[in-house]
Amino acid sequence: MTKTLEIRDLAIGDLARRTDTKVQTIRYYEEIGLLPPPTRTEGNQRVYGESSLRRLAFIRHARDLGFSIDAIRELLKLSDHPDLPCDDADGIARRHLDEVEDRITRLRALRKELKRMLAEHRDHGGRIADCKVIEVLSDHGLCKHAH
Amino acid sequence: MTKTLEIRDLAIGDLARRTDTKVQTIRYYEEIGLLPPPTRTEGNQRVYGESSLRRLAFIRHARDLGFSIDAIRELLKLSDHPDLPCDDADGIARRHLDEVEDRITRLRALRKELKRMLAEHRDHGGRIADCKVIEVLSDHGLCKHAH
DNA sequence: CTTGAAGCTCCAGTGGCTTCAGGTTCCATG
DNA sequence: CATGGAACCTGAAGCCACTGGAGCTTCAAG
Repeated sequence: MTKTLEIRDLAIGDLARRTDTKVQTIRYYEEIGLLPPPTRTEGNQRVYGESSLRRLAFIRHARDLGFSIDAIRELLKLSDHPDLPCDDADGIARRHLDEVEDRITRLRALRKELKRMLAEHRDHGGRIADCKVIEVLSDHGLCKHAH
Repeated sequence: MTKTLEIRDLAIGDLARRTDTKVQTIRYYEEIGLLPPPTRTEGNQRVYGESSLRRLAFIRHARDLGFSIDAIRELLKLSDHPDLPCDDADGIARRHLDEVEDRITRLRALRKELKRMLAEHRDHGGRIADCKVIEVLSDHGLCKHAH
C-alpha cells in the first residue's frame, strides 16, 4: 500500500520529454481543448501535474494507434464523465471496442506475414522468395466496409 | 485448384468502391508514387486490374492502422523487390515487426479496459463506476521511447 | 443523338501538427 | 546582483495527407 509519490510542477518541456511530444503539440492540444489549460506561474508559464501527464500519454498512444482526435475526445469523455447517461457511454465504448478488435485482427495478420518473411529469409540464406505483405493486408475479408 | 478468375478493367470509381477510398485519394496516391500510373482508355480514363486493387487495399489497411506513407512505401518495397539485398529487407521487416508487436500490445490493453467497462456497466445497471481508459493507455511501460 | 453519371485536370481548403519570428522569463554562474 | 543562454510565451505561416469544388470531357443507356 505504498502511495506512489505524485509528480507535480512539470514545465511544458518536462512534460514534452516524458511523453515524447513536441512542446508546440502540447500547446496545440490545449488550444483545441484536448488538454485542459494548466495553471501558470507568475511569469505566465504553464505548470502541469500528474493528471496532465497521464492524459497526454494516453492521447499520444491513441494517436499513434491511428485514432482520430474526435475518437480520442470521445474516449476521454468516458473518463471525464463517469456518470454519463448509460446509453452514451455504452455506445461509445462498444463502438471503439469493435474498432480495436478489428485493428488487432489486421495487425496479427501483418505480424504473421512479417515473421514468415524473416523466417524464410534465414532459411534460404538471404533472399525473400515471395513477399506476401500485400496479400495479407489486402484481404477483403478484413475490410470494415466490404461485403 | 480452381484458378480464381482475375478482376480486370476496373474504372477508378469501381476501385474506389471496392476499397472504400475516395476517387481523389486514388489519384493522389498515383501522384505521390504509391500506386503506379495505370493504363488509360482512348478517352484518357484510368483502367485498373487486380494488382492495383490489392495494392490499394493494402495501403488503406496500413494507413488505417496508423502507418505513415513512408512506412508503407518501405513495406511495398519488400513486395516490389523480392530480390532486395538481404540486409535491407531484413531490417525493414524486423523494424516493422517490432512496431506491429508494440501496437498489438497497446491495443490489447485498451480492449481489455473497454471490455471491463462494458461488463461493469451491465452489472451495475447503467453506470460506469470508474473509467480507466486513460490509465490503461498512459502506462509508461508501453512507451516506445520511455525508460 | 441526347442526357446524366462518371471521368479528367487543376487548385483551394482542412486536420493535425510543425516551424518560424520576435519577444519574455528563468536560473546558474561570474 | 548582473547577465547570458536555455526554455518559455504568442501569433502566424507552412506541411502532409487527403478532400472538395470548378469547369470541362467521355461514356453508355435510352
